[in-house]
Amino acid sequence: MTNETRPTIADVARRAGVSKGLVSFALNGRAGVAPDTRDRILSVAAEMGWSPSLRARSLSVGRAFACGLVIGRSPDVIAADPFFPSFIAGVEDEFSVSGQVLVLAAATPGRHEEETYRGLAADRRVDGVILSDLRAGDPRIDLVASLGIAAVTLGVPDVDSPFTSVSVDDGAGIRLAVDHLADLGHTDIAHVAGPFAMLHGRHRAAAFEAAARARGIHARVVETDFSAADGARATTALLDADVPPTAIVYSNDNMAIAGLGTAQRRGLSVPRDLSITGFDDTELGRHLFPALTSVSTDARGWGAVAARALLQAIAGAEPEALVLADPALRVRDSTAAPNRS
Amino acid sequence: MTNETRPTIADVARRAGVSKGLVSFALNGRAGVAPDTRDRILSVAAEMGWSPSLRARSLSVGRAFACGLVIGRSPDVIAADPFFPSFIAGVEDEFSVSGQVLVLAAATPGRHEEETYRGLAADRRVDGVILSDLRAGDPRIDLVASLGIAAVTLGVPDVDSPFTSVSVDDGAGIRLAVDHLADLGHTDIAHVAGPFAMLHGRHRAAAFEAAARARGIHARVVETDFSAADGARATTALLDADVPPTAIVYSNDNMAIAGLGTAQRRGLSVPRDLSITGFDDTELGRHLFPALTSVSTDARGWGAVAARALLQAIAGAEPEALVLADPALRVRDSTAAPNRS
DNA sequence: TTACATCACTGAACCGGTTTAGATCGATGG
DNA sequence: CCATCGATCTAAACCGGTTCAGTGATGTAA
Repeated sequence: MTNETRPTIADVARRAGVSKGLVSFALNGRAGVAPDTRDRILSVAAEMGWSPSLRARSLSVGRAFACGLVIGRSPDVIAADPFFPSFIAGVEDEFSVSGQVLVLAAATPGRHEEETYRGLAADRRVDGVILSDLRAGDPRIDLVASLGIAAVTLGVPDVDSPFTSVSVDDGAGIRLAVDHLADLGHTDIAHVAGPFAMLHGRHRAAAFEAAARARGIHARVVETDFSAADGARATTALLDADVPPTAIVYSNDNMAIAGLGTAQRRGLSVPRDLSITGFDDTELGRHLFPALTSVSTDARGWGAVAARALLQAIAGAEPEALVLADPALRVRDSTAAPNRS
Repeated sequence: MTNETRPTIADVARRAGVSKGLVSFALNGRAGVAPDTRDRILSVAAEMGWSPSLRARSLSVGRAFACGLVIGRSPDVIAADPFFPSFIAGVEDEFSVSGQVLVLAAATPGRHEEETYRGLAADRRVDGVILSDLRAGDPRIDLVASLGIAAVTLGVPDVDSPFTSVSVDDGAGIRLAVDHLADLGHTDIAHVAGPFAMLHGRHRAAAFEAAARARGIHARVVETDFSAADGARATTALLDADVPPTAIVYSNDNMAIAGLGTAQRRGLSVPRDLSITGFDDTELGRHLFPALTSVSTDARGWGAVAARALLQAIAGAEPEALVLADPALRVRDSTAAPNRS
C-alpha cells in the first residue's frame, strides 16, 4: 500500500512558496511565469512526485481525456475478426503518447447500441467516439451529433455527416482480387459478401460487380453476416449450383477459411478445382494449406490515423475526408488457373 | 448540437425547493429524506433530465468508475486469439449493468507494460485492473499492489498475491484431449505448448505430461509463442522427427489450424496420418476440413465472473479463489485411431 | 515627473457533485 | 412542563484542479 495521500497542487504551491494558480500555469506551460520561478515549481513538483489529478482536471476543464469505441457486432463475429484487435492497437499507438485512454463498450444484441452511446454521452465519459462498421443510413451519425460529442467515422457515411471520415478504398482491394483471377483465366467468379446493411459489405459487393463487368466475367454475389458459419453456408450454396463458379472472392479471411474447409470437405481441391481469395491477410491464412491469397489492409495504421483525427476533431478541427493507402493483394497458393477439364 | 448547459444538482435543488445536499441524499437513496420529499426531488430531476455528473462524482468520492485491462501480447497474436473479444464481452455483460466502464490499454512491445500500469494508476484512471496472461513470478502482482489499486488475476499466481483469482482448470481440458487420444489408441502424442513464461502455457504442458504419464504414453512438448507461425514451425519440427508423433495436442485453435495446414502441405491426411486437437473451440474450427476437435472454455462467462469479482474487490471484499467449471472436449473429425500401417 | 504598459504573481470563484456539522421541529417520556 | 430524541433538512466545507480579475513592481515613453 502506498501512502494514500498523494500530494496536491496546494502542497506543491506551499512548498514552492507560490500560489496554486501559478503552479497550474507553470505546469501547463502558460505565459506569465518567470523562467526561474517555473523551474523551481517544476523541480519541487518532481521532487514531491506530484502529478495533477486527472479527475480534478477533468471536472474543471470539462473533458474526459478518453475516447470510446462501441463495438456493435456479436462477440462471436468479433472474436473471429482480426480487424478490431489490430485497429485498437493502432489507436493505442496514438493515444498512449497523448495521455488519452480508450474506453471500450460492447453493444451486444441484448444491450442496444443506442443506449450505449447515450450512456457514454450522458456521463460525459468520453470526448469523442469512433464509429465503426458504418451502416446504410446509419442512425448513429445523427445520434452522436445530437449528443454533442466528437466523432470520426470509419468509412464515408451515405448520409450527411458533420464528422471527419477515415477510409480505405476496400473496393480497390476487391478489384485487385477480381483482376488477378481474371488474369488467371477465370470467367465465372462469385463473391461471398458481408452484410449489405454495412456500407463496406455493400461497397465491396458493388466493386466486385463493377470489376467483373469490366472484365466481362459472370458474377454472382451471396450476402452473409461475416461469420464462418455463414461463409460455409454461402460456399455450399454456390458449389451446389448447376454450374458452380471456378473462383470465390470472400470479403474476409475468416469466411474464406471456412469456405476452403467446405470445398475440401466436398472433395474439391483448392486451387485446382476452385480458387479462393480472402480479405484481411491474417497471419493464419499464410499457414493454411493452400496458403490463402488475400487482400491486405493496414488495420493498425487505420487505427492510428483515426485516433489522430479524433483528437483533432475534439480540439475543434474542421471535418475532413481522409483516405488511406489502397490495400494490396498478397498472392499465395489458393488461386490458380481454372481447371478446364 | 444540444444545449450545452446540462442541468446541475443546484438547478434541481432550486426547482425542488431544497438544498443541494438533500438532492444528493435522495438520489443516492440515503436515509433522512422524507418519502414524499424524495419523490418530489426525483420527479423534478427526471423532468429536468438531470443525471449527476460523473466527473464531479468521481472527484468527490475518489473513484473512477472504470476498470482497466492491459493486454500485453503483440497485436498479431491478440488478433488471432478469440479469447480476448469473448472475455471482454463477458466483462461488459457485467459492467454495463453496474455503470462501470472498461478502459483498454495495449502494452505493445514498444511501450512497456509497467509504464502502462503506472500511468493508469498515476492518473487514477481506473479503480481496478484485470491481470491476464499471468507469468511465472509475475512482477505485476507486486507492482499493482504497490500502486494501491484493486485487481483480479486470471488464474492463480505462483507468487503471494493479495488479489482475488478467477481461474479455469485448463489442465483438465488438456487431460480430456490426451485421454480421448489415448482411448483411440495413440501411444505417441506431442503437445504444442504456449510460452512457458506464461502460467497457463506451463500448466497445460504440465497437465499434458502428467496425463500422458498416467496413460503410459510417449510424450514430447514444444514451446511456442502462441502464434500461428510458431505453431507451424513446431509442427514441422515434430513431423521431421525420426519417429513423428501420431497425434498433436495444441494449446490453442490458432496453432492447431496452422498445424493442420502444415501437415496437409506435407501430404499428410488428418486424421488418418495425424490426429490434431485444438484449444478454445473457435467457430472457425468447426468449418475446417476436417472439423477440429477442440477444448471448449467459456471465455465470456469467465469475463463476467472476473468483472463481478473485481467490483467486489473494489468495494473492499476479501480476496478469494474462484474456480470456474471445467472445460469440455468437443470431439469432431480431426482425431481418429492412429494409422498403424 | 507623470502616465501607461508589461510582467509576475495572488486571491478567489468555479467545475458539480458528496459529506458533515448543526439547526429546526414535533413527538416522546418522566 | 421541560429535557431528550429522532427525523428532516440546510449551510458550508471539501475534492483538486483551472481561470480570471486585480495588485504591485518595474520599465518605458512623453
